[in-house]
Amino acid sequence: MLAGIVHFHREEGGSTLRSGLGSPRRQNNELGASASSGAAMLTRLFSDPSLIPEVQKFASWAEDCEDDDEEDDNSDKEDGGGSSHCGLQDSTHDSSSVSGCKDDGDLGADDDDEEEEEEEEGADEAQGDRPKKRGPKKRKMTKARLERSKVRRQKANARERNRMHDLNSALDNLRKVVPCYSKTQKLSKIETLRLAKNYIWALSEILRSGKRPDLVSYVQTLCKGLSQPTTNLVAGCLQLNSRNFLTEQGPEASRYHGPGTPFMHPYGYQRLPGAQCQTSSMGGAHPLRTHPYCPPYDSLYGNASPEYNSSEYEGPLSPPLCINGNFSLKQDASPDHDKSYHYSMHYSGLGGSRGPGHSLVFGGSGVRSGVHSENILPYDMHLHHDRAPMYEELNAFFHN
DNA sequence: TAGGCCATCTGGTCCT
DNA sequence: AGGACCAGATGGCCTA
Repeated sequence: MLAGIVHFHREEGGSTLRSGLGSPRRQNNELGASASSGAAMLTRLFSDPSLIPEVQKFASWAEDCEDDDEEDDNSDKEDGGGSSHCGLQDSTHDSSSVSGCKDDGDLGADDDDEEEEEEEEGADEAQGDRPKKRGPKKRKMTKARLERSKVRRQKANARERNRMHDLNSALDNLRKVVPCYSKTQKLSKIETLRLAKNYIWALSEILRSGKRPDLVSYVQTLCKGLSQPTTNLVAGCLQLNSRNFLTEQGPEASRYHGPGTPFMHPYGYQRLPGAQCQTSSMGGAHPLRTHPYCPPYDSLYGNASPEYNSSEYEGPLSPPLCINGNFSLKQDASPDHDKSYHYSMHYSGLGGSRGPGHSLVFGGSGVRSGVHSENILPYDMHLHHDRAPMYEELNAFFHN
């Protein structure tokens, strides 16, 4: 019951109160004015005869929200119910709005102490028949308490803002590591999450099966559940191109990746306006050179070492695959290489070489990636293991 | 202009 | 009491 009333209050009076704030970006010092408009709305609300029953219920608890300027023996009253809301209500409603919470419907009255006192008494009488509520007696809402409550609310707002900013920062980082990233065409939050989920799933499938993904199914997996615009964007990023697909099966692949190279990613990427991590596109740029939008390893990790240290892996993520990034799954000469796979994921970008790039290592010691071809296709994978037979099989698979 | 997306405020709930 | 988290509500901005 009370919840319904409160909900009603929030939808009507409460929302209007917030609308009084205008843009949420306005400063909190407009709270006073907004509270006044909230009071006006409450006045209108409570004057509506059809709402009187609800208003009366509402007033039964709202009366505890009274400011304690008056010398009334308000402190002796028992809570009429639902008083738990009053403290917070008071934090946003000024005393005038609260004074409107009367069961006589005269809600447009000024915040007159005498009038309030009179109405308080009336409310007290109305409560006379009710059983006294148990529990701790509600404290008086003194001005000091009101002030503290307002300050608390403002601090909570600031924390909430910071929290959302952190969340958005995390989302931005996530945007950078999903296959399609454009500064000018940012994925929405929900699309970012969906694409990230699909991407993880796709990579998991690659790891699980150890096979090169089917081109179409790979794209379908990435775009599963995405909106049409996002699907178009991802498709554009991936630039499904059968020519690249076939070309990379050719001798260049082995030339660039050596005998240990299992296969290269078949999907090229098309440059988008403002897109990050543009492909070097055979331009002679080092594949690990990052695009201006793609911070190099150094800047990403604040460390010149390209080694990936899981214990230090807290900084901004580098995309294992961005719009034209590389996904390297490379063979490694490390003594540990037979224990685990080593997946190195690199950017490729415009411009010259800028260091070794970074790598992500799964399950093994971080081993520096070998030199990648400047002519590398944007999405290559190197297996840590000696899996040449499998790669041949995979290559054959893609020729099917 | 409608709809999508976003930032912000707000109150409720849970936990410390 | 206060912080974290959440969901609802709202208004602004942008785009088709």
